[in-house]
Amino acid sequence: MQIPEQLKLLKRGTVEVFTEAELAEKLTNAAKDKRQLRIKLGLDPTSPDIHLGHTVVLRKMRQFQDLGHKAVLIIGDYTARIGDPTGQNTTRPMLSPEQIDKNAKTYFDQAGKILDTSSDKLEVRHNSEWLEKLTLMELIQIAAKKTIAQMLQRDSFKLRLEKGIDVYAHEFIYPLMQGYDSVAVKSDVELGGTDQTFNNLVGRDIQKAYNQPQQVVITVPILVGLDGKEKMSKSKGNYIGVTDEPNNMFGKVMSISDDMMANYFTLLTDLPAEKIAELTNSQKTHPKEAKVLLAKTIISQFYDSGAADSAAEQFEKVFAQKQLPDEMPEFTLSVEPISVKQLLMNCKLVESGGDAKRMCSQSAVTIDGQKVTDPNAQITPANGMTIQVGKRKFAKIKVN
RNA sequence: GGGUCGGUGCCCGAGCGGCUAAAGGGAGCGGACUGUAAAUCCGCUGGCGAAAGCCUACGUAGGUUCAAAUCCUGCCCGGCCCA
Repeated sequence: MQIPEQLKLLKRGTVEVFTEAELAEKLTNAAKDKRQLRIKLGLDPTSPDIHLGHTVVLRKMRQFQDLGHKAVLIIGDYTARIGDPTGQNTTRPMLSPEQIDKNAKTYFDQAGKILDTSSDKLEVRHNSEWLEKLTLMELIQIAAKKTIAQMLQRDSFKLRLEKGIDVYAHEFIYPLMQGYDSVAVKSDVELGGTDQTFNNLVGRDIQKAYNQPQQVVITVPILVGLDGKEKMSKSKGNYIGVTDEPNNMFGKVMSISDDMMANYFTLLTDLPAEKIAELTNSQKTHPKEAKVLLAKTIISQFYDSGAADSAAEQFEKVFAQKQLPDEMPEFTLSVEPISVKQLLMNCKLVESGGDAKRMCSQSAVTIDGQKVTDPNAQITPANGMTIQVGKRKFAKIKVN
């Protein structure tokens, strides 16, 4: 692929490239010298699971790999002990090294669904490797490269300061360490979400201070979560995990609002821009149809097209035709008569007795096709009895 | 270090001795309408209990009172101002 084409591909779906000219130069020189560029991506191992939000940047990384370059993933095992100030929750629990290792492992298993994991394309490093060895004097020297005024340019600091939310002194060290990571792995390009722009640019400054060529910084958008408002994140519960079941994934995608589709298509699929424009024009494509395609495309990336198709079928069956799904969680009970409330609790369809009462009173409970409104009514469990609570909670009974 | 203001349910936020499981909003859940979209409307949103009722909850530990989220004291945490 020619350099201009490569540039076009790499720019797709990004927010900014600092700078494009430098990227072009690096790509050109790498091709000339038959050298791989080292593409850095720092990952925070505080949570073991990755979701679609993480995949945006991972997909960008994959593009670089496909062009022959090397992905350098840095497990922020050392920085994880500090806590990234990006999050609204400033205090993250400090994890034990064992926990971090464990998280890192599942994390990479999952990232492997997107990345090329062959050894000439992927290098995995822990930043404790070099950060642990830093002396206080070295840290002071690194810190001397930035002024407080420069630090305060960072939105996250500025905003919190204005709102009177805590900014801890140690948080200033985070960007410095992350910047030093770039020096340690000699990165040519660093990828990250827009929330990492500041940190990644600091990497350029630190590299310069160490007389290293400066990395190109490429930022990609933060994926909006299912609520359409906030950043996709596990703690906010507005996420689609890469290990989510196909049926579940399908339902979650279908629940996003229409105006989010273009965004998801661009960031989570490889469809060309013209095609996306057509799909998201409701004059040309019915939004539901487009969304079904979106869901199938996403699921195919993590499973296969067969799984995607059957998820679509299940969805039609259960939600459009309001039939029962093929498979539902099965619970084994004895034939003793019990109250509806107890039945719902035994099948984990409600959180508490109060919840059961609420569901009944709001006519959300259906047993064998019959609406049930009295939580105290006695029911005798029978083989094959089906229970539905709300639109999406199902259970099937088995008796012993 | 001193002064001052404050810490309420998932979040924001009212309450400032009994009528307070605690206004209001957001979020969430259920229902109607639909395309599990948006918008809208209605209802619900601590636990146990068939119910009466009981228990837990307003930073934390005590105290005053028939009665405290509300008053007093110690402690912890934070904002702002002064040094």
